[in-house]
Amino acid sequence: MFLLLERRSDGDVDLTTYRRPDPRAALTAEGTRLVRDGELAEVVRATESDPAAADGPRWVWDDTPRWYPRLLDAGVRVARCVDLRLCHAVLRAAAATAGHELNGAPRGPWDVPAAAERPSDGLFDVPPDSLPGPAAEFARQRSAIEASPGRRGLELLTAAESTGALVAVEMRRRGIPWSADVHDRLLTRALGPRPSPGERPAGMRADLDEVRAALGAPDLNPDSTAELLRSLNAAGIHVASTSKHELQRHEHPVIEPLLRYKLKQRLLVANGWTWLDAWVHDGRFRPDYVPGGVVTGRWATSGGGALQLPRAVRAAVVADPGHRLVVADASQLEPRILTGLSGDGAMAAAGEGDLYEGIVRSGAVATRAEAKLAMLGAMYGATSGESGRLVPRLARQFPAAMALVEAAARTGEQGGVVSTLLGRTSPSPAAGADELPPEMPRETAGRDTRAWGRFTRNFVVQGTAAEWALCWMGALRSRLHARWGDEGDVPHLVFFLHDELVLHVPSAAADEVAAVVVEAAAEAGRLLFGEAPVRFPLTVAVVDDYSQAK
DNA sequence: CACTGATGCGCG
DNA sequence: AAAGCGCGCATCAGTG
Repeated sequence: MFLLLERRSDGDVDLTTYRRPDPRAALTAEGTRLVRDGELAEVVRATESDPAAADGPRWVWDDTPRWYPRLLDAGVRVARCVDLRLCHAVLRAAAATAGHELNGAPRGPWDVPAAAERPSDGLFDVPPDSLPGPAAEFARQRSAIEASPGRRGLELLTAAESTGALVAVEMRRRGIPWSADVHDRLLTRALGPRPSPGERPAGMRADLDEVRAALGAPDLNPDSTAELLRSLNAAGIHVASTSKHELQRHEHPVIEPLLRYKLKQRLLVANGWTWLDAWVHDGRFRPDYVPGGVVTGRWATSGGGALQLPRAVRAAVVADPGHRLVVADASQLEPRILTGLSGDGAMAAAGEGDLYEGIVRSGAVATRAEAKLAMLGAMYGATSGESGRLVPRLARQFPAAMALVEAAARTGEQGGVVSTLLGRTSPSPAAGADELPPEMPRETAGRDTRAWGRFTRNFVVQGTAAEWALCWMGALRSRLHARWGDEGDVPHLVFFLHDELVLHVPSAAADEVAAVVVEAAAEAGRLLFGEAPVRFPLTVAVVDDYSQAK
């Protein structure tokens, strides 16, 4: 059963019910009823808990952040939804919808970013307007999916993507438990006490003085790359850039204090007191998650840099008293995804335990470090250096896996598109600039075909890994709900980082939660690869703070 | 003064 | 010191 919500201009809501009269029949709209805005949450709650609705309702709406926060405010959790905006993006680009009107449709009102929360008033307030014609859009999407030869994948992908949208809203509302005290102590230990505005922290001044003295440049501002580069070269240190790697190659009294300074400056600027003031309130860090924000299907975040939390500050992620963090990380996810995609039996065998050790045992390379480097090189398209040198050795031992990424690369080089297991399709290099990820070389269609080949090569693996992660998270979410419900102090997700999940749980439940997380990973593997011989082991840690994991 | 691109570095 | 993918953010420098 699908229940479509459409906001009317008077602020109330039209609720349309869709069912299949019998399992083989087309989905049909059974009728629309008016729900007063003030009664919506109660209607949703009643429907969600109606035992007669055996299959469980799937709420269809234009854009999850426009609906779900207010439902949660009213204490109403939703099990499943269809986020039409996210699904539109997937289906419009999918190769498997070729021939359907949605496929490659001109950009329109559905090709927009998710509604942004307005920071000023309520934390979760969003604009009341809605995207135009959700019922017609829903009909288009259903017909695109049901007519597709890739139907099973697209059904799963759109469901997983939509569940991700629910999780993103739920995680933001829960927030990551964050101890401002621990963070402040950590900054103070590294940089000295918090300075007054406009001042450099005391713990950076000695480094700065040393740098200036060693370069004979008493007024140098090392934060200016141009200025620093001039000073370094004037001091006889011939570098083309001021990056850490290039600096490390030189012997000079300035190098050590300069690297120290840069490290501290980075911490100060990216995750210092200003960040703390801006992003941590009432003991929680609430990043803006952007599901589907990356072309490959990975999530992005906007503001707060949540996906780049440096290890140096993770000790500030502290469980509340009486609680633990369950931190789970999918080990060697992308190579395992490649194993499943390619059906490479030798690689599956190598992945029975630690995959990189298994590659060493296969005889392809001598050390675990080499195995990792070779694997990354294969998935990213390395052609030179240590990594590029090792790739051919991998190819001899794992020909099927290598053939898959090579084929993806060649397709890209020739201007074609590639798709993930479930059907997310790469942008066409011939597409207009507004279709491409911002960092992609614009002139790719004509010139840098090798770079585009590396992109499509990686797209297949990274994108399918993102699908696995969404399925993992979705499976975990429903298992958590089935076991603990959503009332009161129950285990819940607080952070998602591509192949890693963090949950905040009552201490007594921690071990059981850890087991459920593992079951969910196995379920994700089955959803994507059936009974194919590929494993998705996790590293799970039950800890008091995030820095204790791994 | 506002914007844009380049740089460097954090994460997977 | 970039080779080899995907991001976000702060800062600086140059432009309009």
